[in-house]
Amino acid sequence: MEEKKLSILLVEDEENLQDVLRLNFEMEGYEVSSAYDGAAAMEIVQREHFDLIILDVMLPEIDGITVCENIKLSNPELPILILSAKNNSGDRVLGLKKGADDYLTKPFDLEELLLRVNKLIHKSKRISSKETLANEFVFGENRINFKALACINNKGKEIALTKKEAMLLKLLIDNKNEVVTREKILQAVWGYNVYPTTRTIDNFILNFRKYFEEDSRNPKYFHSVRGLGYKFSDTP
Amino acid sequence: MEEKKLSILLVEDEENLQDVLRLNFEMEGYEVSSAYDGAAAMEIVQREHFDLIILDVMLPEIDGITVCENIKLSNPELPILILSAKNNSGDRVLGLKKGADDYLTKPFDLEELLLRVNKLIHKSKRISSKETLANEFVFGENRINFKALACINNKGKEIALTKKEAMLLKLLIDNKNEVVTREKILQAVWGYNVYPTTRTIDNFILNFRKYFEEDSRNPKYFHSVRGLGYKFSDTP
DNA sequence: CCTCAGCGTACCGGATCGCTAAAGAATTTC
DNA sequence: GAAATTCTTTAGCGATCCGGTACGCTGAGG
Repeated sequence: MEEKKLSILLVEDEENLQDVLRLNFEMEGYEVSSAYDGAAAMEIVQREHFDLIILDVMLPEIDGITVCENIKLSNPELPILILSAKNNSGDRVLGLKKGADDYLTKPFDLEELLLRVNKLIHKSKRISSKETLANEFVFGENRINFKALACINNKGKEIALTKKEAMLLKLLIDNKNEVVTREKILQAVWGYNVYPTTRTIDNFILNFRKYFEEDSRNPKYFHSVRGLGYKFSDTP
Repeated sequence: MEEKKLSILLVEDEENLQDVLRLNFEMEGYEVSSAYDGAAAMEIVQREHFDLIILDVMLPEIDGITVCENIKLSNPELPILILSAKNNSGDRVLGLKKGADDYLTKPFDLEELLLRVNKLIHKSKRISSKETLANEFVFGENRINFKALACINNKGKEIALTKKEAMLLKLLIDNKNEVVTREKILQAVWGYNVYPTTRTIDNFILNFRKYFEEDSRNPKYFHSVRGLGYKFSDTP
């Protein structure tokens, strides 16, 4: 599987520092997006997925702490590292209280920043799948063999899965009984982290329902969750 | 929810600081064990389980960095926070490289230390299990599964939650027994610049009461707080 | 007694989804 | 390497279903 780059949002108004940091993170193999003020940061966070945010405290208009607080409200899992010029601990405490996951004061050692970023980003990236390792999965009258990319559906008919179909199916089954958002799907199967409106996913679901559901109008297994994504239910 | 105390190993040779820190961590509800040199630390770690280690760099015999490196070999998941008198960044970098999860230089602000400790300890705990992340929350006769956006209410009826409903519900439950202001709700659920008429929130609360309350006129769980917002009460 | 916050029903608009058809890529076959 | 086949994406449109708004009612607080 092709490696999916981890993405960082860099919120820093000083262009010089922006460039330096961007360069370094890109050399480390991260995908870097930039924002130059708080409002822009909060907006882009709503639209795109990031694995980490680096946030300067001193920003025009809205200060970094406020931005941090705001982002954490809607994305509590998203790690945030705050950069600050002030070296007073009261400020650091405030930052950490408002939800920051780490705090570094300028001037900082570049290597230290890289280390802390690596730590934060990989800590939250420890997710494993389980179920489909045994490359055969059965639900209802359907049997799916992920190794062979083949399955036998409820009518006893044999169906050959395509690569993408298999990936999506596996994703849904790995997260069975949980809603998988469209964003997650696009990230996992398509490798995007910008989300255009697209009907593509629907088409795949459509196929799954044709393959595996008795009544594709009233799905028992492949549920839509309006505004979010889809859910595979094992046990109706 | 009978929680077991989280345990900290405090490795520090200076008795004065030992006492101060021990006192503070115990007040925070942690179980504190002490070690006064590196060898003792490494030994006790083999025998007992800890949720976090606080490690002074300057130790008799074996220095803290080496101890850290050693412990991480056998317990890679165990979070370690290093304390150091030196404020040179090369030293910090070395510590982080050798596996430390955080690094603080003396003199440090006590509150900052407590905050960082809390963060570290709960970050690692959250992966295994946390209230609403462990995707099932129960109150009264109601069971809510946040990953599936589904719940079973007191009448045994199954209810599918919508996206917004789930977001608001999670917000309230995350802040259970605290008043959540309308402001906060709007920020968290509707985003920082999209404010609908405030009446909208009421409608959602209304639904929750229909779903989960026995008598929606006399709510046990979803309380209005006049002029402020709403409060979810776990224990009526 | 008046006001304002919250409750509850009803309704409407538009975002989102389902599904067909067809174009565009990718892969295989000859 | 062209043709054929299969796979994936895009386009489009009707149907659906939130969820936001309107409006009247109730009741607490002053």
